[in-house]
Amino acid sequence: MAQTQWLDEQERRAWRSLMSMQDGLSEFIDRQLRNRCGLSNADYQVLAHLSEAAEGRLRSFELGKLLRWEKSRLSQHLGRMQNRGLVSRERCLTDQRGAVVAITPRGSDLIKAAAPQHVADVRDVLIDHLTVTELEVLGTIGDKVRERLKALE
Amino acid sequence: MAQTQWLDEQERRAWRSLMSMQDGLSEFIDRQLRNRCGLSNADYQVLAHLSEAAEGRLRSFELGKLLRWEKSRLSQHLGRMQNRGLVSRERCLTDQRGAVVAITPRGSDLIKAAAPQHVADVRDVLIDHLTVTELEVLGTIGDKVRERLKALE
DNA sequence: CGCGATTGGTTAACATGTCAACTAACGGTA
DNA sequence: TACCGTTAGTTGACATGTTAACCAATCGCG
Repeated sequence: MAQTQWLDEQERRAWRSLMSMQDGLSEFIDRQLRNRCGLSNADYQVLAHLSEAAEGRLRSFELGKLLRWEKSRLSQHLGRMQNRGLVSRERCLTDQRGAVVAITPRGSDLIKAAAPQHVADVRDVLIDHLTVTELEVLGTIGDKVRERLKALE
Repeated sequence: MAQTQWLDEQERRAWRSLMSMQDGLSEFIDRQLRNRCGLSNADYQVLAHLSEAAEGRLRSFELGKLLRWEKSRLSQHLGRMQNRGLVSRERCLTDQRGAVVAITPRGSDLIKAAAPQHVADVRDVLIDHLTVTELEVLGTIGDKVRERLKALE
């Protein structure tokens, strides 16, 4: 068995940078959304996908694929969002197992109010500080990682 | 009030890339650690910091600062790790409020076994696919974000 | 058709994270 | 020294995420 190939200084810096950026960014984004709009980042993602879908409705499992969430997580989260009046659920007409999730007017209002703030935060904490090259590299790195993870599934 | 400055195509791609990379990487790393070593990523971070500290021991609040964890999260997590025999806690001699956390032999063995695997995973899913330029850019971006977040605190 | 495997979704039990309230000890200052 | 604000750490109540088991409907195929 080969000896461990430890990370050199630059590699360690890149990895640590990514990890701490991850923590910091998600914490910041989530907090801003919560404080200003009463939405968690998870809520926001759900509403964002729904509001982009035709007629603001999606089959549960479609939504799950878009979010890459476990089905039980989705089910529980939608239950809570339904209780808060952000989404509604109906039985699917063409597949008796299925559910259709729809964004409510209240959910729609909320995300319309939240979106501009959210984008401003994303700019403020990341996008506006990066050069065009850095944006490009970030996109490339993401593609590579996604590809690799897909291959490992 | 200025109109919302929405993200252009490249900006959106960078942001989405980062977010999905974030999800995918943490999920992957956490799962590998759990399956192969019985450690969560959180456990790993705690043990890593402890094993790098002098004599494998740290004041609780020092550890908390290194991890950037809420104090209650740290307290609860250390309680669980102590129950599993990975760390031990003693009262601090010089400050009667304080606790000193120490890594146990069992914890030490575990992280020594986990580390090479962990590094191999980090290489496999990220580092080994990046060019030197990309590594460098990742480090730079992390620095910028950390700096910005610090300013916002 | 009929039956086993797959799929969509819910639920219960548990692991983990957050917030707020609390205890206890430290430290500066009148 | 006596007091008050700060700091270290724990706890309880609650929000969220994971796993495994489950039900019911659909699909694939002999």
